[in-house]
Amino acid sequence: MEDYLSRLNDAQKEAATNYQGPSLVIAGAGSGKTRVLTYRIAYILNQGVKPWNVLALTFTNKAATEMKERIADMVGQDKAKKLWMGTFHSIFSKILRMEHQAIGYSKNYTIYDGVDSKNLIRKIIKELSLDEKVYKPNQVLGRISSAKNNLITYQSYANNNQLLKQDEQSRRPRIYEIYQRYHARCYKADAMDFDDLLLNINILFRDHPEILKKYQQKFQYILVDEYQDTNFSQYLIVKKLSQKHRNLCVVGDDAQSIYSFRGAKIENILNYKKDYPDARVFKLERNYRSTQTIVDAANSMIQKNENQLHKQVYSRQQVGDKIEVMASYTDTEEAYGIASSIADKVQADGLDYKDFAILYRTNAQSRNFEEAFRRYNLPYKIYGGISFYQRQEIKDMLAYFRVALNYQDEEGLLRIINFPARGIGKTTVGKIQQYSNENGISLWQILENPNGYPLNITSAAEGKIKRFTELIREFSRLSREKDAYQAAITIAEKSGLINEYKNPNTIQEQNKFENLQELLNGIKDFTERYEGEGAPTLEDYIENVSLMTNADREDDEDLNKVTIMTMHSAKGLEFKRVYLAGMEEGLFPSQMSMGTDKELEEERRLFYVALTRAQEKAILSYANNRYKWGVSGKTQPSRFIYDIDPRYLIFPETDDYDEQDDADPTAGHAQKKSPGKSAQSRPSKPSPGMDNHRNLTKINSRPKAQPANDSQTTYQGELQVGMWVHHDRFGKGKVINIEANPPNTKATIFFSDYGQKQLLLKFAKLKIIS
DNA sequence: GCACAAATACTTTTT
DNA sequence: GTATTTGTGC
Repeated sequence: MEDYLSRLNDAQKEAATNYQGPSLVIAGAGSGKTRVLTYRIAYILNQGVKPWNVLALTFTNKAATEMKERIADMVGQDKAKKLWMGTFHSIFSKILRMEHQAIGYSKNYTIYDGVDSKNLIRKIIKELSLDEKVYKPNQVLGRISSAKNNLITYQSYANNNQLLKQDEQSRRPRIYEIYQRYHARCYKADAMDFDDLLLNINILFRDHPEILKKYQQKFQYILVDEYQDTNFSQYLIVKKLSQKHRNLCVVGDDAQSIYSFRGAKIENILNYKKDYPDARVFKLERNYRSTQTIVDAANSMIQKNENQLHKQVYSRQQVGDKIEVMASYTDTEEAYGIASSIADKVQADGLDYKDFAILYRTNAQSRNFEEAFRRYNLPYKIYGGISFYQRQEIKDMLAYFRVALNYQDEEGLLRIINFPARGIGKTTVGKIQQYSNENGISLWQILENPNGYPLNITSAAEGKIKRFTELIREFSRLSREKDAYQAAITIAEKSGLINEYKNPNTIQEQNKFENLQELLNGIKDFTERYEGEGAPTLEDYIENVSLMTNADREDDEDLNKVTIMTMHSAKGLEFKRVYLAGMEEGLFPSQMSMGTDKELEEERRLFYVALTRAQEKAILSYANNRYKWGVSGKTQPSRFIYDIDPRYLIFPETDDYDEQDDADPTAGHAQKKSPGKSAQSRPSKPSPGMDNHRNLTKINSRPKAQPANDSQTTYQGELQVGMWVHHDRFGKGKVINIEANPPNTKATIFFSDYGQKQLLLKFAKLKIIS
């Protein structure tokens, strides 16, 4: 039992075994943080502490699951299962369901995700007849979210002069009103958003000391992972809960705090000692992941940040290769260059595809890589983008489940009331909604008895509403009587949702059908996995899935694939070779973060996180030209490249660099790279800005296929009437039907993709727009 | 009420 | 360049 401790170094062992009282574990990148946490928990359990008296909070579900598995290996499945381990959101939503009566929600309250919240905000902005361009839903929501994360309720917002003044200055004085309405609507819908989960726990503990006391007594040992990413709301929950036993262990790395845009307060970790002057501090400074070069380079760069706790991370691994700087002429070439470089290295260095990762700042950059990897036929997996659970068809399906469990869930209800179409159109829904808002009666209440209210809707509509409510009530019955899978599959069929996509006309529809199948399979797995503990219901499934993200979805395919993802989602992962793409000013650091030093420091920490993902070798890549909003623009290499001590870097050969160039002294030689160099072993590509017309070939008939994707391209100039095939720079063909040829006009051409593997054929019509 | 066409907003990261 | 929302005609 004790022998696992021998697998820890001295610092790790100290941190794992000194389990009493407040502790702060500063864990540098790759220093075995997770290992310490799991061993510490195992150690606590081995002291005879009951697993249900231990609360361990993580940042992602994935981290929690992984840790649970590792602990199960050490102390056994039975004990591990009974630990209170999970994300803040999942643990506290569970507690809120148990204590629901104290805060006036039902046990089955709905959790609104970001999309639901945004839809509701947009609706409220419209109802108040405010300008959506001034009151941007995203920004308004961000404002409300950050208020909630700082425990400012809608009541206190209206009394907070500072906030009101800020809103006044940004000419959005009515945000407090939106907040107030948003809260009212959520409450009426028996729904909480992500931030509410934490806010309401704080309210619960504030207003019900006896409940707080219960949990204070229960959670004798509290551990928090990624403490640098906690917000004020989370900070306070943890502080209150740990007050009695004071066994609070927080683990984190201030240098890896990258979520302040979401309300994370790096101060929480920086100031931990102020709250607990007697806290023991453990520093894990030995990096087991990366070569000395990578660790030293990362240190040399992060030193430019002023705000940090002192620590010296070091590596005893090999010195390793220097970090390569790679320049490409365009963003497309960058993607092809990286793809072919990976293909080469797999051959030359005997590596697997899964040893490689490409990390970038924004999801929008993924497109180029997707194309390059598909073209070269290399295995890859792109993470992020639109979450599986946020896809329209999945949200629709989940909305049926949600409403079956909670009739008051307005966002869910509005999603499905007329989808699949059942003749309850906008006008009817509009009337009901208006009446509901004006009289404080819930949508469902009206739907149940439409002729009990002066709604002025047709009797045909009434009949359809009646059928709809009966359908939902049946689903509700199902959800109570059947297990999750049985209920789900019946709902999928009876709602008509599956049928909607059963005979797909387009690739999108087919994808939707497949996604729904995948969802149902997931529910099947879920149902079978927990069968032993009493058949899980739809309620259990929804609770589980509401807090899921893409990263938590397990993919069954064998994963020998190149990982392509944002730097944010790469946190906690490691790869032998890491390519950081788009190292350009304005992209990374992001344009929006270059305003203040504080923001810039966070970007630099993100760079630190990204760089320290590499075990053997890192490559920093930038392009001299990049498309942005459809136009190619000149770029400058990122300042972050020059934050690294140059002795750890190799710049590309500068065979064609112009000595007289003095445009940017900081840029050095790096940007004067010939375009061909990084592109050796791959098909040559035409230069950018190529004349589109040259790629056009006249044809005589339209191809026989059904359109799948639509896209747009803008052409300038004169084209002859008739049909043309446009070949893009990669040889893909698009068929264009030119119906008019006005001289010197700009025209938008709408393409329809014909989804075929190699040759994409597109059909298009020309529309004159000027 | 629906299908198609036109306009416009979007690109920071996400529990 | 694209996705999404809004507008229009049947």
